[in-house]
Amino acid sequence: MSFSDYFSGLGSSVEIPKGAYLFRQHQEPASLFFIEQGLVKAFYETFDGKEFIKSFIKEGQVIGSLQALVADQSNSFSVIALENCIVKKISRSQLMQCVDSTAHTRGWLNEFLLALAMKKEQREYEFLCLSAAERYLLFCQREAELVPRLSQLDIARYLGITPVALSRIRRRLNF
Amino acid sequence: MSFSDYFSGLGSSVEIPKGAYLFRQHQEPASLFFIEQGLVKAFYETFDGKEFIKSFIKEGQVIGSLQALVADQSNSFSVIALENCIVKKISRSQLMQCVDSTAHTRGWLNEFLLALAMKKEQREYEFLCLSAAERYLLFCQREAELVPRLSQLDIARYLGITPVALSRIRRRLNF
DNA sequence: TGGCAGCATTAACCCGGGTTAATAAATTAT
DNA sequence: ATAATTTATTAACCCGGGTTAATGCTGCCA
Repeated sequence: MSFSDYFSGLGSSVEIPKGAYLFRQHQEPASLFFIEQGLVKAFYETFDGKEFIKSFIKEGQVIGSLQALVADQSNSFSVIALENCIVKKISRSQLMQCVDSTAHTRGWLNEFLLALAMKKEQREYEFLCLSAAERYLLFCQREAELVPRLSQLDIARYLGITPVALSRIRRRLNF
Repeated sequence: MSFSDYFSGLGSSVEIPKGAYLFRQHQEPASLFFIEQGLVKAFYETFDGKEFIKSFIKEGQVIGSLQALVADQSNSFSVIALENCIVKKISRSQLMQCVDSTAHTRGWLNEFLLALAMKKEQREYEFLCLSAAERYLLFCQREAELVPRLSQLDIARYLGITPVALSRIRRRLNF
């Protein structure tokens, strides 16, 4: 069952232009965002302006800071639109109301947490066991549809390397 | 609320000697283990005998393969006792019965998944944003109690580096 | 159309970690 | 207590990735 089935009544759709923030690390209160159209990136920003990309979220998927939503803290990372997007925003209080009042939503939350935990376990595996080149190849095959929508710079920052290193890897694999 | 409160009636306690497997990658059917006493490590084993440690689990904590439990597949990693242990084993079917029949257990599962997702997000952050030396320092302070119970080899394999590299890092930080 | 800004590639140089191997220290077994 | 095994350290050498900077390339805007 998809997100929109669970939360169809909630929130309103907003347009977010390419390059704009959905929310920013340590700022706004927590919200959940459903991406109806477009593509965004979730990333950590360091004091000196470096970016480390956690994940890419595209149409049909959901993004929000777990720590922020659960513990009612500020967001632990930022989210920015990589394309012009249409998103639906659900505030923490709206979400909590749903979770408390409907078994459906609780079920959805369970599924969401399970999927998230498994995705992060997979990423742990990749950082722990694979080289940068292997991670890149795996990314290209698993996210084939995404690759042409991304810059090398962002792919590199997702893999945990610099764009220079990614360019070298691509040459070695003769792209 | 602790694990033993939820599942006190289930399973029976077993002794596992140091060095023995609780379960092995791609083998046994899925189970959940509650560590009553002792310390175990969860790790991926490669065909050529290398180990990559996912996590250490000590007394009071729970370990089991999510993919195995949820999708009823074989385990995706191995778990071995680092000390003599006493553990309680709950089979997949026992767990599923509980989850279906009692709201308490469903609540516990939710908490467990949430904690797991957040822990893995934290680890993602560390691999993405921190150097090996920084990861080591963070590990030492956050898991101070564990450090003296572990070998350098296993700490290194948890950090994603070789014991040689860890030794060099320790020297740089003059330990 | 020309000029400018951003992105990808390449080169040069440095450094951290991998690998192998030797040594030393600490456990365990006999 | 001694031998045998495991664990930690150190050295030497190599390689991959970081850093900086130069060069193209593309697209955009004035």
